Order: sequence, then C-alpha cells, then structure tokens
Amino acid sequence: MSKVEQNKLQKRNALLNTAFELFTSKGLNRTSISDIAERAGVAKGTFYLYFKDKYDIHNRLIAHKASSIFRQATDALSSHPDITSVEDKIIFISDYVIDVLNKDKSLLTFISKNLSWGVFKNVLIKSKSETDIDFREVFLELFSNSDVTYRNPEVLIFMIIEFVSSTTYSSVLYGEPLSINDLKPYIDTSIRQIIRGQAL
Amino acid sequence: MSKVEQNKLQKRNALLNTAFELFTSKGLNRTSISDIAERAGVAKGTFYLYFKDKYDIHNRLIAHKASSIFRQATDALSSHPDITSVEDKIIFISDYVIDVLNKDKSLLTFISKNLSWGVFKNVLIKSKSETDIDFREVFLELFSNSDVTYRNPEVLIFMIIEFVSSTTYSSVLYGEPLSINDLKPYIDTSIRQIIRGQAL
Amino acid sequence: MSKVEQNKLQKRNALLNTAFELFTSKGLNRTSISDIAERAGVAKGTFYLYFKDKYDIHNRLIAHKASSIFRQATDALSSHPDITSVEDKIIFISDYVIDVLNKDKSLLTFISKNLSWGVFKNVLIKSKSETDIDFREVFLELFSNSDVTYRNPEVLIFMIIEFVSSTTYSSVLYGEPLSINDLKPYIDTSIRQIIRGQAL
Amino acid sequence: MSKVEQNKLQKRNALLNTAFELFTSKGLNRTSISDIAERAGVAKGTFYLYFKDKYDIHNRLIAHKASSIFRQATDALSSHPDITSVEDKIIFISDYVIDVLNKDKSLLTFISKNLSWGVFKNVLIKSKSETDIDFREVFLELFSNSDVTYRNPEVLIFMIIEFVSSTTYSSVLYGEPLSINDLKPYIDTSIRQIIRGQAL
DNA sequence: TATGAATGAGATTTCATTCAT
DNA sequence: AATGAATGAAATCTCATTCAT
Repeated sequence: MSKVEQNKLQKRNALLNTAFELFTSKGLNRTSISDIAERAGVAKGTFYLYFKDKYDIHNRLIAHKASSIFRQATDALSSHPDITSVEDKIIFISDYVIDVLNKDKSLLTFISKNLSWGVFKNVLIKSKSETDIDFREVFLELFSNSDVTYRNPEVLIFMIIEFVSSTTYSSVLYGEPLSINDLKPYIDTSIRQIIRGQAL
Repeated sequence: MSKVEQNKLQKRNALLNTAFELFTSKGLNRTSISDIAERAGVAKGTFYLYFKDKYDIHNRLIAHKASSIFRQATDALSSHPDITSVEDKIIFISDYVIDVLNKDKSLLTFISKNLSWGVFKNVLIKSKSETDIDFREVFLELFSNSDVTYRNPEVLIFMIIEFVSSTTYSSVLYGEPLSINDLKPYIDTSIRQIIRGQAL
Repeated sequence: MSKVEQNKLQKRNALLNTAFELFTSKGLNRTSISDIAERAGVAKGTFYLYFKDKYDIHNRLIAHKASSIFRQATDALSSHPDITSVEDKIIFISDYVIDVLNKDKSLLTFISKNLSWGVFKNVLIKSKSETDIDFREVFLELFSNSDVTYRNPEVLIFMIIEFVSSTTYSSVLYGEPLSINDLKPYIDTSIRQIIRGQAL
Repeated sequence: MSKVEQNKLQKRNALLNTAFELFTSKGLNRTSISDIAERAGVAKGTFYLYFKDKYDIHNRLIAHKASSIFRQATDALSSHPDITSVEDKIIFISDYVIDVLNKDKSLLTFISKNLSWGVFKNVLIKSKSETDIDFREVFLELFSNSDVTYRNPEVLIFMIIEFVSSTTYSSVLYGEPLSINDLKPYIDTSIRQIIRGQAL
C-alpha cells in the first residue's frame, strides 16, 4: 500500500472511530459532521471526500460493529470443541453477544435499534472492508454439519437475532421486565424452543 | 366540561393527530414543531402550552397508538368465544396485530423501533386518558383463567411482543428474510414454542 | 382602607417583591412577566392591571429601593447626635450606604447601574407611595443648619452620590482596583475633599 | 497578510462597526444578531464565526471605544507641552473626554453604564488588537514624572474616571442637575480636590 | 377585577454543504 | 487531496400582549 493510500485509510479510520464515539455518547441527532471532523483532526470538507453524509457513516458503522461482535463470538466458539450441537452453539453465541452488549451499553444502544436484516444485507454486500464478515454465512455453516435438519436456517437465524437483540435491549437499558441476569434463562429456553420448532 | 376545557381538548387532539400524520409520513427528524402547529391550525407557541417538545408528543403518541392496537385486538378476540387456550388466544392477538401493522406500514415504522417495555410502563402509568389501556393487564388476564400455569407471565408477554414486533418490522418493511405472509407460519410456530417453554 | 383596596395593595406588593427577587437574581433581561406573575401567585393578565410593563415595575423598584436605603441611613444618623458637621454627616451616610450595598451585592447590582439623578427625580415625583421619600430634600436639610455655606448643595449631593455609587460598584463586585475595605479610606477622603471644594 | 486573512479582518470589522451603530442607535436589547449580520452584509451564521454572542461583541466594543477616546485625549495632550502639572494634565484629559462624550451622546450612553474597571482590565489584557491601548498605563505615566507623589495612583485614576463618567452621563443625557457646561466647573474643582486629597 | 389560553413575531443558534484557495 | 470560511435555511423556543370568559 502506497504512503498516500495509507494516509487515506488512516483518515477514514479516524473519522469512523470518532463518529462511533460521538454517536454512542451523544446520539445520531446531536452529532454533527463538524463534531466528527474536528475531533478526528481533519477539515470539515475532508469528511465529504470519504463519506456521503452522516447517515452513510452511521450505516457503515452499524454493520461493522455488529459483524465485529459476531466475529468475536464465533472465534470464541471455535475454542470450545466440546460444544457440538447446533442448539448449544447458538446459545453460546447468543450468551456471548448478550455479555458484550451488557458490558457496553452505548454499543447496545447503537446497534439494537438500528440493526436490521435489511440494513445488514445491503451494507455487508456493498462493504469493501476485508475485515467485515457476512455473519449470516457463518451461522449457516453451523447448520450444515448438524445431524438435525432445519426447515429454513436463514429464517431461524433471523428470528433468533431479532429475539435476542430486542429483549436484551429493554432488559439491559431499562432493567425491564427483569435484569439481564434474571432474564437470560428465559431467553435461553426460548431460543432452544424456537430452534426445536424448526427441526424437521 | 366547560367551553374552555372543550376547546383545549380539541387543540390538544389536533396537535396529536397532526403530529402523528407528520411523524409517520416524514419521520421524527424531518418533522418540525412549526410543521405540526401550522397544519394543526394553531400558533407555534400554542404547541408549547400542551407539550414540552417534539419528543414529548412523540412518546405520548407511541404509547397511545400501541395501546389502541392492542385494544382492537382484544376486542376482536372477545367475539371469538371458540378460542379458549392461552396459546390460541395469543396467536390470535399476534396475528391480528401483524395484520394491522402490515396494512399500515407507516404505523409499523412509527411503533416498532420506538416501542419498549420501559417507555410503555412509564407513559401508560402517567396517562390520564381514559381511552388508553394498560395492555399488560389485559394480557395477564389471559393467563389467569388458564388450565396451564406459566413460569412468569409478564416475562412471557414481554418476550412475545418483542419477538413479534421486531420480526414483523423487518419482514413488512424490507421483505427480509421473507414476506410477511411467508414468515407468519414461522412466527406462529415460534410463539407457541416460546409459550410452551414457560409452561410449568 | 376597604377590603378590596387591601387586596389590591397586597397584589401590587406581591408583584413588586417578586419582581425584585427575580431582577436581582436573574437580571432584567432574563426575567419575564410570566415569571413575575406566576411567582407572585397572580395571573399574567393581572400584571397589566398594576404595571405598564417590565420596565415600569423596574423603574419603580429602583427608586423605591434607593430611597429605602437612604431612609435607613438618615434614620441611623438621627440617633447619632454627636455627629454635627455636614462633612461628618455625609461621611456617616455614605459609609452606611456602602455597608448596606456591600452586604447585599444583588441590591448593589440592581441599583448602581440604574440609579440616576434623572430617573430618581421622575419616579419620586410621580410616586404615589407614602413610604418613599424624596431623599434629595433630606440631604438638602443637612446643609440648611450648617455653619458653612456651600456653593450649590444639590450639585454637591449629586456629585457625591454618583461618586460613591460608581466606585463602590466596581470595588464590591469585582474587587477592583481594591477591596471595599481598602478603598473606603480613599472614598472618605475624596468625599471630604469634594465637599470642601464647594465651601464658600 | 494573505487574501483570506484580509477578508476575515474585513468581515470582523464590518461586524464591529455595524454592531456599534446599532447598539448606539437602538440599544443592546433591541439589537438582534440578525440585524447586525444583515447590515454588515454577511450571513447570520458568519457572525458566530467571529463572536460568541451579542454580549461578546458588546464588551469588545466598549473597551475598544473607551480606549480610543483616551488615546485621542492623550494624543491631544502631547501637543500641549505647556501643561506640566499632574492636576492640569488630568483636567485637560478629563475635559477632552467630556467634550467628546457631549458631542456624541450615543457614544456616551454606550460607554458610561458599561465601562468598569474590571471589564476594562479583562478585555484589554486579552485584546490582541494593536490599536487598543491599556489606558491605565498611560495615566500611570503621568504621575511618574511628577514632583508630587501620590498615595496610590491607580486608585486615584480609578476614582477620577468613575467620577467623571458618572456625573457626565447624567448631565449630558438628562441635563440633570445642570447642563454639562454649567456642571464642568464643579467637576473640575472636584477632580483637583480629589487629586490633592491623595498627595503625600 | 381577574384570569390564563392563545397568539405569532422574532430571537438565538446550528449545521450540512459548497467552493475558492 | 485537503482545507475551512462562508452561507442561509431552518429549527427551537420565548414572551409581551390581547381578549373572551
């Protein structure tokens, strides 16, 4: 990579990191492009050389952060060869994700209300980043080696992700209807039930 | 009610209705208080006599609209005496709600990403409106006459609502991962499974 | 005084007292008529039954408060029969006023930048209040019994008041160029000098 | 100075000049930032690139205008080598300042009630403008070459400035208690007396 | 007399976007 | 490629004043 290319990547990353900090601390509405540029140490005009607008950088970040969490989770899973059933694997990943979001509430706020199957698909397909992964593929792999067959693995994953992220959101941020520690057993049971409901 | 009081109620309702129209058609961000006031036929300052700011009226509307849908659903249920099991009742309500949201996509957008157990609790408790209902109570009633007992009915309802609203959102608005008609059987099966997972 | 008259006086006083509190704590600009009316426990419209606008009540208060301080000072002087010369009397009053203003900085702010010979004259002449006094007359009396004659007693008083209030203002509020305790000897000496300069 | 820098200076000056015109003709309260920007021929937002708010530009102007008057006065004094004593020099400057303020009543209104030792000190020290002078230094120089020594020259100057500006204000603007021409002899006598009171 | 809902002009302030350098 | 001054539309919110009750 040429020096110029490196410099550009550095600027882009500075903008992404700063935007994430500001979005999570102040929210999308109250973060201005000026804020981002200033704190990233570049001129306001420079922002437009890298991103279309605030919403562009916002969408890219959501997909990036979400896929990063799933990558961590699947990486962690790969060092647990004792976990073999699809059910157990998904519960492991789900618990891992819940823990991460519980520890970083601003990340939770950032992702939960913005994450959607549609956004994901779009952004990940368009993404040029080599480090972002298409986490759906990772999940689908889980099912391919299983003894049990499932009706529609993609739909199953979709339902689980929506279920986990929306229940975790309310619990972690508002403690409603239970704290996340008290809620987790209910979530786990429900995930297992949802999975079983799709087993052929 | 005095003439003045009637007038005030009329103004307040005009503001609420107009705000809902604008929020659903243009979104919260692109709706200004000027817009709301102007289209409601009142002066800008009048808005502030009734609501603190845009977010105040927004929150009140979410709770109001959501409780209104549940009221319709439970009303409809009461004219089906043949539906007796808790499972069937919840599926009926859930399907009813999905249909309403599918027919009114702007209502879906408005509610889904904003509805949260915490917001609900606050707003409904504070609400003086006689027409708003605390839908949690309605749900809890469903369980009280059942043969089966459930571990924690409130948590169960919470999980179902989160599950239904988040999966419906993606499906109806983006057709992902399936159209709502194709997805519904999966949702129904999963709801039944979630319920059974909590049966004692 | 009839009951109705008493009630009106009470309202008027409530408005005056509240306005003073707000003017001294928040300043004229940031005090609204709504604020005053609300905290005085009357309706907004009622304010206009008693005062023309914010500036009307403001002017009345300045004159009222200033004359009240001078009344206190001259009352105090009357219990010191040992102070006989014009010079000593004026120094006594001046020191008294400085002490009052030093103890109540908000009163100082309120009066100093607003007090002016012209405002005083106008307001006191128009004032219907029986408790407000025309402090100029009180001062002029000081001179009438003196052995020494002065060129123009009114001008002399004017100069002393302006001198004392403007130097005290800076000293008490900003500690510049000296604290009021350090500055007082300079002020006293200067007052005596100003007086002597007018002796015939 | 680059073209951009020149342009910036021009804009800043346009804002300062316009603000002064409006403050003196309409007063601080009735001058809006919109007014200033519009009449200065810049966009409203541009105002905020140069000044924090209305009060910021106001303070800067007071110090700037006051120091400008003193500069004129001391410049004029320097062409009168026949005036040698401290007393005579101060009277000369004082009379000069009174004349300027008498000829420009809006300047008088602008400065008198806002000028304060504390504000001055702050603004002049912070000021980067090469044309603003710290007039206190100029005054202190007057004393350094004098035969007579004075107790505390800074306090003496402070008292004279406060005395002159506050008495002139009332006289010029309201003609109270005398016209400025009739009052001047009293002021002069008093200044001399104040000075003598501090001679060691 | 007293009220307080309603007004709507207008003030402050922000900020995405452009463009000359 | 990078800058950052300038723009000006637009948003929020305040508040003196009126007037029907």
